[in-house]
Parts: sequence; C-alpha cells; structure tokens
Amino acid sequence: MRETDFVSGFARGLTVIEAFDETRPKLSIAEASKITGLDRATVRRSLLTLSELGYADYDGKFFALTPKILRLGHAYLSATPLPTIIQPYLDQLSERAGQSASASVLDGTEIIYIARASQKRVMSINLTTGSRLPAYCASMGRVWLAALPEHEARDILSRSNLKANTPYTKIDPEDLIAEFRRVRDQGYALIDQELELGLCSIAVPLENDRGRIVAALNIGAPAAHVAAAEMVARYLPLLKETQGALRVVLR
Amino acid sequence: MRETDFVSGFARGLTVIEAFDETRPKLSIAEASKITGLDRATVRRSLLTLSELGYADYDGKFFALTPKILRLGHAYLSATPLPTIIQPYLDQLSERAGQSASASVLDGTEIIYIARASQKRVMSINLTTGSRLPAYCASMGRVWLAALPEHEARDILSRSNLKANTPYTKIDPEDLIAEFRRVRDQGYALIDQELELGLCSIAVPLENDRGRIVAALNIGAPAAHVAAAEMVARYLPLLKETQGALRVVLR
DNA sequence: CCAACTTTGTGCGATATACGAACAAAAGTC
DNA sequence: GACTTTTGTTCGTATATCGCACAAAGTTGG
Repeated sequence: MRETDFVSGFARGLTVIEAFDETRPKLSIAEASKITGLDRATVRRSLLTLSELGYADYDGKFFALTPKILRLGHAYLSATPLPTIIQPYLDQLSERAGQSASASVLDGTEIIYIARASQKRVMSINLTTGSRLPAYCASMGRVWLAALPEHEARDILSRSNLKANTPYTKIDPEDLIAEFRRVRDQGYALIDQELELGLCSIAVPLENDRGRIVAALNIGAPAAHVAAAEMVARYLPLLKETQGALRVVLR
Repeated sequence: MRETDFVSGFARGLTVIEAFDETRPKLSIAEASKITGLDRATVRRSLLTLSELGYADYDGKFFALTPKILRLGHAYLSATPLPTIIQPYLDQLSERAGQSASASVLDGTEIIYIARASQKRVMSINLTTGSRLPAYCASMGRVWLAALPEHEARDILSRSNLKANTPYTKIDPEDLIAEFRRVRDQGYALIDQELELGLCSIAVPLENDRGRIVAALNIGAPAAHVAAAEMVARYLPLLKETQGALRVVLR
C-alpha cells in the first residue's frame, strides 16, 4: 500500500474513540491526548468532529460517547452472517443445557463475544455481544489459541497481560502452551474458576467445511452447581452436537 | 465551531463504516462509493485505511468489516455506566415476569438496545445490545417520543419511514401524536402486534432524579401467551417497581 | 490574592489529503 | 470478438489538516 492510500486523520479519529473505556467514560482534550499520544490540537479536532456528527457529547469540558457510536459496531454484527446463523443454535443449546451459551471470535489477545444466550446470571462480569475477555484464561480463548500454530500462540501470550484473576489461573506460558496442546488433542477446553471464582466453562471450536476455525462456542456454569469434573459429561455431548450441526451450515 | 475544527477525512471514514449493513456485508469500492455518495478515490483510501488498521479485510475485490470494529461500540457500552447499572435490574425483572426485558435509548428515529435479558426466544427479530428498531412502532420508542416536546416528536415522525409492519401498525402521524399524549398521561406504552405479528410489549420511561428520561424499559411477550389486555395487569406493576428502584439509583 | 502550573483555544507555515479527470483493466452485452 | 459500461488506480493541483508555538482561561497552593 502506498503512503497516500492511508488517511491518517481517519486512523487518528478511530484511536480517539478507543481511548474511551470503563475507567474513563468522560475525557477532556488533554486526557484524550495523553491516552492516545496524539497532539492536543488533533485530538480536539477529532472530538469536535465526533460531537458535530452526534457520536459524542461535549459539555464544554468533557467529551462522552453517545449511543450513536453503537452504529459502527452494529454495522459489523448485522453485516456478518456468522452471529445471525449461530444465534438460534445458541438459544437451543442454552435451553437444553440450562446454562448460558456464547460464541466468540479472536481479536488480538482477546476474545470478542459475537452472540450469547444467557440463563440466570451467575457471573459478576456482565457479558453481552461485543464484550471482551483475555484469551489465555477463557475457555473459548483457549480453543482459539489451541487452533493457532504454536509460534502464533506464543506471540499472543507474549503480548498478553498474564495475571492471576483467581488462585487457579494458569499464567506460566509453558503451562499454557502445554494446555493448548491438550485442548487440541481432546477437542475441547475446560476452565475451572481461572477467570472468576465459582465459574466453570467448557468450549469447543466451530469450524467451516474446510476445517478452519471460525468461532468458539461455550457453556458456562456456576461451580457450586456443576463441578468441573462433571462439565465434560454433562455439556460436551451437547456442545459437540451443536458443533456438528453448525459445521454443515457454515461454508 | 470553526471550519478547521472539523476533520472531514474522519467523518468520511465513519460514513464508510456505516455503509455496511445486513444487506451488504461485503462492499466493493464502487458500491461503497455509491452508497456513501463519496468519490471512489476517497472511499478507496478510507477502506484501505480500515484494512491497514485491521478493522476490515480486503480480498482484492471486496471489503468486509472485522470484529475489531466492535471495539468502537464497546467503548461506549463499557464507558457508560447506564447499561451496567440497569442490567441486574433487567435480569431480575425478566426472571420475575418470565419474559424478555430490555432497555433502550433514542438515537434519531430509532431506539437502540443498551441492555437486554432474554427468556426463550419468541421473536423472529434477533435482538441484542446495539440492535435498532424504528421508534414509532416499538413500545420503548413510544415512551421516548412521548417524553419529547410535541414539535420534536413530530419532527422525528416526519423523518421516519412510517410503514405498516402488520395490519395493526399505526402509521398516521396524528394518531401517533394522540397516542403519545395517552402514553404520557398513563405513564406507559402498550404495543399490540404493531411491530411483529404475535408480539405484544409494554414499556415505561426510566427517569433520573431530575425527572429527565434516560432510558426506556420494556417487557415483551408472545400474544398467544398473554393477550394485550392482560399485559398491563400482569407486567405494569413489575415495570413500575423496577422503574422506582432505578430512579433512586440514577443520578 | 497572586504566582506557578495546567489545560484549552487559535494562528500559521509546512505537509498531507481530497477532488476530478484521465487512464487502465475488468466485466458485461450483443 | 468488438463494443459499451463499470470499476480500480494514478496523478497534478487546490485545499484541508497537522503540529507547533503562543495566548487565554482555568486550577492549585501558599
């Protein structure tokens, strides 16, 4: 790609949008400038542009994103057949298991939820479409990492912020690589309270007819209700069934 | 705002992202150019920029958005306390009612779902966070429009594509304005199969302590299960209770 | 209440970008 | 296969944007 085929003003603007997160719902110009590393004047122009277009509010001091910004992500969700195809299968899976079921794809070091069918809430984390979790300690993340060539998985681990969310969290890269191998061999990933205390989950890959992974599918259950050891016997057959049904549908 | 405080390259790029939708998941440069009304050269630069940043894929012919684009919308969801605050109340509401419960905000002529707790799926429409529905024929939309000064509601109606989704859909602006008045008086909106055959829903406004509407809350139920006339008796008390509980929490 | 500091707004020269036209390459059409 | 239409790409130039430097406004601390 040539130099002039890149619109840096656009790229800068997108960076500015991503500067907003849970810890910083409102940003002043100077704050946004610090976070993005962009010049204050540049950030100011981007924020005023967002505000002018209705993607952000400005009270003269702070900028905050408006729900209109959801249009951008929604363009993906509605434009991509995958979530739409998967959703009914997920609903059925969730109902039969009596637990929450989700589907996700990998983006960098994180998985992104692209569809979800939830039962009674059991987690402290509020998961919806678009939610992100670190791949290394989530069952669906393990499935994705296991599907990659080892050097790519290592690369992602090296860029991940490996931290122990609970006493059970595996954070040693070698342990994780060994775990990926196990996941690849057995065809599923089991997480026992590594992300959050009291939560177990089991995931399988969703492949298209050429054998390429296109998403991961999981079921989560409270550890108090279903011991980790039971997860496989209870839910793996259901997951496998859904996996098979979807394999036929995905091209 | 001065002319130079607007980054048109950024604005153009956002327009290009919004050009993707359910009917057009993949776009060629010329198609995107037609949809957005921008010059082909300009669209090409925007798309190549998106691709370079990983927000889009390019196979040499078509561009398609990648899940990374969800980061942009997620910035809003995680940065805005509202969905997070509402979600647990919604879960409880949904469970007690045994039906799906949702919350939404108004964006132009449409409502956007910012949180949702679903029970068994009853609708053909697949609703998740970020989904949009026309305001005029949705219960939450009616609540929002009823909360606006009449001239604003009329303005939104005039910009809406008023079409009869079902034989029951109200599409006459004067009927709708009268309906808004009724909604304002009774404090709730009831929709009987105006959006989709077989679906009833009831909504109430969610106000902060200064009496300003910040979201709408609803319960949807299959008409076969709950007749429209029963909706009020069954669900209004629950909605009111949730409304009251949230009023205290929202500042 | 003022001085020091931080943050925000603005003018300007240098640089990057958009536009429209022109051309090349495909893709239809007959 | 020749013709027409559509699409992608390149180029020169007019214009918009960037980042810097400075001014203005707002905060903080004594």
